[in-house]
Amino acid sequence: MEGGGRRVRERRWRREYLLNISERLFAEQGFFKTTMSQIARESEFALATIYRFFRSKEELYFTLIEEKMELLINNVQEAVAKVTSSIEKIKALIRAQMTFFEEHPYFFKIFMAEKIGLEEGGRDTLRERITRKYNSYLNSISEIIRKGIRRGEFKRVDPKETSYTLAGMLHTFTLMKLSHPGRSSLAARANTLMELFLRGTQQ
Amino acid sequence: MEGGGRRVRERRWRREYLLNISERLFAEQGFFKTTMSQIARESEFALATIYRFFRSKEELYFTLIEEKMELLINNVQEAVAKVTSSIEKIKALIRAQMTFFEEHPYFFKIFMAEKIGLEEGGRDTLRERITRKYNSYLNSISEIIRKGIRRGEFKRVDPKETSYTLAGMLHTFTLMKLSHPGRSSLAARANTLMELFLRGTQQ
DNA sequence: GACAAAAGAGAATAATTATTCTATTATTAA
DNA sequence: TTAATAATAGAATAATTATTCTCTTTTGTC
Repeated sequence: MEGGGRRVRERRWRREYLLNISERLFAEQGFFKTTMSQIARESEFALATIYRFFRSKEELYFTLIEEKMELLINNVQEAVAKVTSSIEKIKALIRAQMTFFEEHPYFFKIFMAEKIGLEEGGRDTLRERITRKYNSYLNSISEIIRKGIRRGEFKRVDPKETSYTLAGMLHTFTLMKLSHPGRSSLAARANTLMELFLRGTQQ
Repeated sequence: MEGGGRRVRERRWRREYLLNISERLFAEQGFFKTTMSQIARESEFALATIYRFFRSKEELYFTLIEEKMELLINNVQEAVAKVTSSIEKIKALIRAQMTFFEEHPYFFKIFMAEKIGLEEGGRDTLRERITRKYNSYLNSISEIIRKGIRRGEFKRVDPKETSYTLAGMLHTFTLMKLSHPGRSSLAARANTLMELFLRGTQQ
């Protein structure tokens, strides 16, 4: 398999490169302010060449989100699968997601910008795909919590409410850390958030 | 005072009306997909008339955000001032903000869409103003928590981290409730979130 | 080396849209 | 009533930009 040699491989590289350049531009300026000519200029491809890879600006944009989101979900799921207790799973999830966003800050910005649209299910066909993916991700978090309740690790909270809230905490926490990058290590941050989530703030 | 009679009063109404129509459109379609002609059509004003009230599309948009944000902050601060203990203040804050967003769902959407830009400080002069306002709001939450720690009501958490995280929880929780509107009353929801924030999820 | 296919360039197209202009109508205050 | 002021209308402007077209260059295969 692995495709037919250099030709195909190079095409994949170029596609990848295009996606990376676009990711940065979309993150810095948003979807509408980013123009195809700009992407062409910065990537040093001709306009028409870009359209050889992606049918439209929207397809480029959503493809980019979809592929990174799959990567995120895979990373998290792998980390979660490595441990057994529900609490450990939540901890692994927090750490994996923080790591991922730290390594892909441009994607994080785009992801946050799309979040509202995602959570209420967009109209576009292209967006629907990623909405489904994101929801199944949220559901898998709910599942962990549900199981944790059955196992007596968590209080009898509402799994859906709690998983959404955890997602919100994670995003805002990451956002804060990206805009005010402090000295604290990743592990320390994950622990702080974990503490807050598990035991709250009250003395 | 109160301005010179009907003339002035009617001008205020029209301005208000324009802001309301725009708010809905911006919330439903976002800044770029919403056109000035559309706003003109739906508000039944002529294009040029809109430009008599607002210098540009951007000014219209940011004015709208700024005024509602002031209203939100006032509401919350009033509610917070009514109680004395830090825990009660946080509870009042949660309830006031939830109520506000429930009553202004269009604004909530716009606010969420702008949140990323706000939290990292935008370039535009117009946006800077609301960024400042939002940050001072976040700081006032930090203050409550800081004081609560001194009074022994809260653990010795990082006030800034914790206030940001609380803001994140609140937003996501509200977002979820707006897209999956359940039966639960506002008070019940505020309590759920409060419980989570104060005592966490661990059994 | 020669032919077919893909890649590359950037000009041309076509549509959209924020903003301004010009003229018309209503309202106020004297 | 009447001059002055503000409100309205929608056509004209001017710029932007996604997408397509046409042509040239490169590449792979024989």
